[in-house]
Amino acid sequence: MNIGQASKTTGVSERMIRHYERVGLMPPPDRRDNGYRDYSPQSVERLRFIANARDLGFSLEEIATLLGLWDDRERTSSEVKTVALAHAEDLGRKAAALEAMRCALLELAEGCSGDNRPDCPILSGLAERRAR
Amino acid sequence: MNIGQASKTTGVSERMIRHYERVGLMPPPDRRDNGYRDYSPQSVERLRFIANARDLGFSLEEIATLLGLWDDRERTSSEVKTVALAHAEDLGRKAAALEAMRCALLELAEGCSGDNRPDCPILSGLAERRAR
DNA sequence: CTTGACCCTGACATGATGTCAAGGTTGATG
DNA sequence: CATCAACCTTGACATCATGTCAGGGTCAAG
Repeated sequence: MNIGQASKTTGVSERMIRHYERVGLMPPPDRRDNGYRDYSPQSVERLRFIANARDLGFSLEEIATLLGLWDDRERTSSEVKTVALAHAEDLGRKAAALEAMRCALLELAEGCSGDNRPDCPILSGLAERRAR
Repeated sequence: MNIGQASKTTGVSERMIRHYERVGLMPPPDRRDNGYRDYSPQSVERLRFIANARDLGFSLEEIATLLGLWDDRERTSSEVKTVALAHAEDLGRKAAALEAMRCALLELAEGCSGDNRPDCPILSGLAERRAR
């Protein structure tokens, strides 16, 4: 299967397929006589694995770890679960941080009349010294 | 005030102070005879404005808009509020996306025994084709 | 043989930030 | 005065995941 087809069936751009190969997430595929990459069904499955993990917000580095565990028949499920739960916590922390920003911003905006006058507590709030 | 002092009092790294100058968020400061940057209290206030806006997750581009409104005595508070609320919505969308990832991941992890055996629904789940 | 749809590599860009290198300045101490 | 530490300067490279473009090769259908 050519790279274009692999891209279509996995939803991973050709650019990123080549990138995953360069950084070692994907093994170098077979090449046809003309130099074109030729992907096996196993490679396509691996691409799908990567795509799914990306959709769950794993970094390429974390995905490398997951792929290592996937390839390792001696792995224990607890190793995998540890990685997954650590990432879930990370996601939770990040979501909470965004939510906190949103609340702080809405609080600032609450006092703003939003009319034609120039007075604006949002701007003056931003200009104030604030505890970091 | 030298850049080091400005950095300490605002919490903005020297690197970023220079960067904000380069991209036009900060006006070029006065220079002493030796070439050192010399910051006025107004400049320091502007730096603090930027720092606070960054803490609320505004991009430098959005901050440029906010600074433009800050500088403009003819602005209406509704212009400011529009920018702020749009950003708040953006924050909400991003937080929700992270939260959705977290839930999906926890759902996957739920079926994982987390013991010494190699069977792991997390890995097999990641390998499956999934609706994008 | 031409055209369009593929494929190849390599390079540059994004955004916000860190870090390092190589050098000038200043103030204090020996 | 020499030196040393603590400043300051600019410029360049690195990060992370991804897009895009340039310049070229390949292939199949008309």
